[in-house]
Order: sequence, then C-alpha cells, then structure tokens
Amino acid sequence: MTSPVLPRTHSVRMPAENRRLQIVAIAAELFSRKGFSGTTTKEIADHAGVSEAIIFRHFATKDDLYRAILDYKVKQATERMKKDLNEAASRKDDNAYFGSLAYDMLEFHTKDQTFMRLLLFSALEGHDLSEIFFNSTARDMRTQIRRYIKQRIADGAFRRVDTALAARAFVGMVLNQAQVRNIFHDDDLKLSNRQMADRFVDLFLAGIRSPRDNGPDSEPTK
Amino acid sequence: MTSPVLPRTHSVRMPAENRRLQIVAIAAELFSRKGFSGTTTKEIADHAGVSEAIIFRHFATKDDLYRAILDYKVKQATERMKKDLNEAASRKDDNAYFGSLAYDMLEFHTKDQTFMRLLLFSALEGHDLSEIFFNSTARDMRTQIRRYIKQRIADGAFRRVDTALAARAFVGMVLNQAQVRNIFHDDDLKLSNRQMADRFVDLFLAGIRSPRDNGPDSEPTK
DNA sequence: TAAGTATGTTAGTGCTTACTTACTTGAATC
DNA sequence: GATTCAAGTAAGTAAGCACTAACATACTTA
Repeated sequence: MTSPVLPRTHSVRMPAENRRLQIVAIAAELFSRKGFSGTTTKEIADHAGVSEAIIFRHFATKDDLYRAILDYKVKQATERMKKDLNEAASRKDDNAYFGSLAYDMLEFHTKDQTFMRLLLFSALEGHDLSEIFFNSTARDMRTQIRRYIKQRIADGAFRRVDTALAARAFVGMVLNQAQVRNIFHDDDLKLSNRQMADRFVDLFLAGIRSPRDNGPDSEPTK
Repeated sequence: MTSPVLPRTHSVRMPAENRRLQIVAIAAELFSRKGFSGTTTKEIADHAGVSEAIIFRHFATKDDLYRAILDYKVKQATERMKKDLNEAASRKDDNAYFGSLAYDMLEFHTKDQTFMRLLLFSALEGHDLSEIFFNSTARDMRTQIRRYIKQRIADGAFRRVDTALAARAFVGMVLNQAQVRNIFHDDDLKLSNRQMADRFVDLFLAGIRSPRDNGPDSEPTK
C-alpha cells in the first residue's frame, strides 16, 4: 500500500561510472517532469536508492548535474537528428524526403518525451544549453531543409517561396503536433505517426509545388 | 550602482483592490519568467514594494496566487481569441479569414509574451488550468477553423483533406513560429507579423485548395 | 477629535533546501 | 589476513522557504 520511492536496488555497491550514469538517468526523468527548481537533490537520491551525499560526490553542485543531463540529452538528440537527416537526404523523391523527416520527428518525441520537456524547461528557465542546441542542431536541420527546397525551386518543381519560412512552416506543423500531444495531452488526432506524417507532407507539398508540376511522379533532386 | 529591486512607489498606501491587481501583475511577470517553484513570495513582495505579509493578506497561499494569475490570464486570452475569431469569421475570403487569424495570433504573442510562457510552465508543471484552457478555448478555435474548412470543401473550393489535421497544421505552423521567437529567441525570419501571416496563408491555402479552383478570386463561404 | 478600520511592518515560526564533515563498510591486492 | 581505498552512510550546517502573530500607522467618519 505505502510504496514510497522503492529502494530500487536496495543500495547495492556500484562502480562510480555506473552510479553516475544511473543518477543522470534518474535526474533527467525528474528534471523533465518538474523542472530544475521543482526537483530536489533529496528526491533524486531517494529514487537512486542512495544517500544525498553520493549525488555530491559525483556532481559538485545541483547545477552541475543539470548541465550534465542537458549536455547528455542534447548530444543524444543531435546524433539522432543527424542520422535522420542523412536518411531523409538519401530518399528518392519529395514525398519520401519530407515524409521521412516528419515521421522521424514524431517518432522521436513519442519515444522520448523527456527531451522536449527538458528543452522547454531549460529554455523557459533561461539555461544557455537550450540556446546552444537551437543555434546549432536545430538550425542545421532547418538549413538542410532550406537547401533541399532551394534546389527543388531551381529544378522548377517548387514554387518560388521564401525557403526559410517554408522550412519553418513544415517543421512547425509537425513539432507543434508533437508538443500538443506530449505537453498538453490533447490527443484528438487519432492517427498513427505514419499517417500523420503522410498527411502533413501531402498538405505541405501541395502548397509548395509548382502548379504545372503536379504529382509525385516528377523528377527528384540530385 | 547597487540598484536592488527599486521600491517602485515607495510603499505608499493603496486600496485593497489596487494592491491586489498590482500583486497579480507583478507575480504574473515573475512566474512567467521563472516558473512557480522558481519564484519566491519574498521576491514578489520586494518588486511590489511591500512586506511579504501583505501578499498573504490578499492570497491565502502561494498556490492561490498562482491560480488567480492563471485564471486572470486565461480569461483575458479567451476573450481576446473570441474577438479575433469573430473578426476572422466576418472576412470576405479565404485569404482574409486565415490571414486575420494568423496575424492576430502572431500579434498577441508578440505583445504579451507572458501568456505563452505561463501556459507552457503550467502545462509542464502539471497545473490543471492549462489543461482547462486547452480543452475549452484552444479547442473552440480549432473547431471553428475545422468548420470553415469543411464548409469550403462542401463548396468545392478546398480539397477533401482531414479537417482536424489541416486545422492543426495551420495553427501549428503559426504558433511554432511564435514560440521559436518568444521562447527560443531565434529570430531569423526577418519579417513583420503581417508578412509572415500572409506567407503562411499563401502556403497553406495553396496546399488545401482544389486544383481546378486556383486563385483568391474564387467565391468565399456564406 | 476620538473611534474604528483598513493597510502596513517587524520579527518571528518550523520546515526544507543544497551542500559538508566525519565516520563506516566492503572488496580487491600484497 | 592486514592494508588500502573507493563506495557508502548519518548527522549535521547555514541559508532560504512559505506562512503567521502581534503590533503600528494612516485614512474615514460619527
């Protein structure tokens, strides 16, 4: 009945490296749920099944731990996004390119809800690491999408739109959907990620394609 | 050199109603910047230029104050959104309808950055008021947009798309842009709200209009 | 002008916070 | 099997937290 926190691995001894990783994982979960100032070091220690002093053996301050988490998560997300971008870039047509991107974004945030929460919390709380992520990884992604769009305009396949705005529009409609579902828990679109991705792409491509050039049978880039 | 907090109206006496409103305004600003647990009652008191005890004369608990702020802000935003929706609904064609909506959303979040921050913070921190807002006002907005799209499909002006998804896509691309600018401070689209609204609408409408029915000279709803 | 009341302050309360100090335990190595 | 040292704990500390009680001051009106 009263199952408090559960002493998970009832305080078994653990090599430093493992303990450190365990703390990072547990703290990431807690910080993503309650933010930086909403999470206490005592709480983290309890969930790890260890005394508070252990936390401070591995991390000088609470802020230090937070930084380690963000750093870890940002690196992980960056790696993942690069992979997704490469995968998308290798696709054979516009539908596959944008479809792959949309699907990967939706899947990523479905599988790891903590990342979006951590990123939002840190941006709201003014932590610089979210800014770094935005000015590197997120920017890279939009840049690559812009480049693709630009190329397709040169091909005559897309209309002469503002590439920055078009990229933002595409990423925006997908990410906003992920956010509404993850953060606001409004799950009214009863569609699979695959279906959503396809329909977003259909809408977007219809909006951006040249009037004469209609249909997915047109020649792709590169 | 050392200008701490500034005793704004150096503790002049104030009727209860005014003081209450002042506290709500100041606390809204602080909560929106640092979240619930990141803001202290002492801090709020200092900014209002009164002692902490005064806060607790007007609000039983800190949570009570937070609730009052969210309630106030949500009411304000709801009113505003209803007005915007009515205004949009009275417009004469698709471009004006969606353009008005997009522009109003962008302007709202440009002028009052606290609302978006408060809403995100409260959603992340699990406060129910954000959920209420989402399940009433935000839902109403999407419902009205869906209805408009449905009507235009019936007119033969729009393609037979998933109306829920189309509405989410439109709102999403606009709101994501507002969020990126307000929360992540990435202001790379150097466009006015008017220009952005127009271009988002252009992209969206091109994506949703019937192939045969191309151009803004087609007949509008109602 | 005195009484009454609303608006303010000071100086606390007990509790929680991030972080520390001094000590204990356990396993590998010689 | 004593030594060594990393991995653990218990019990603090000072500062900060939300919140309160008891008192002071100004405005209003009989």
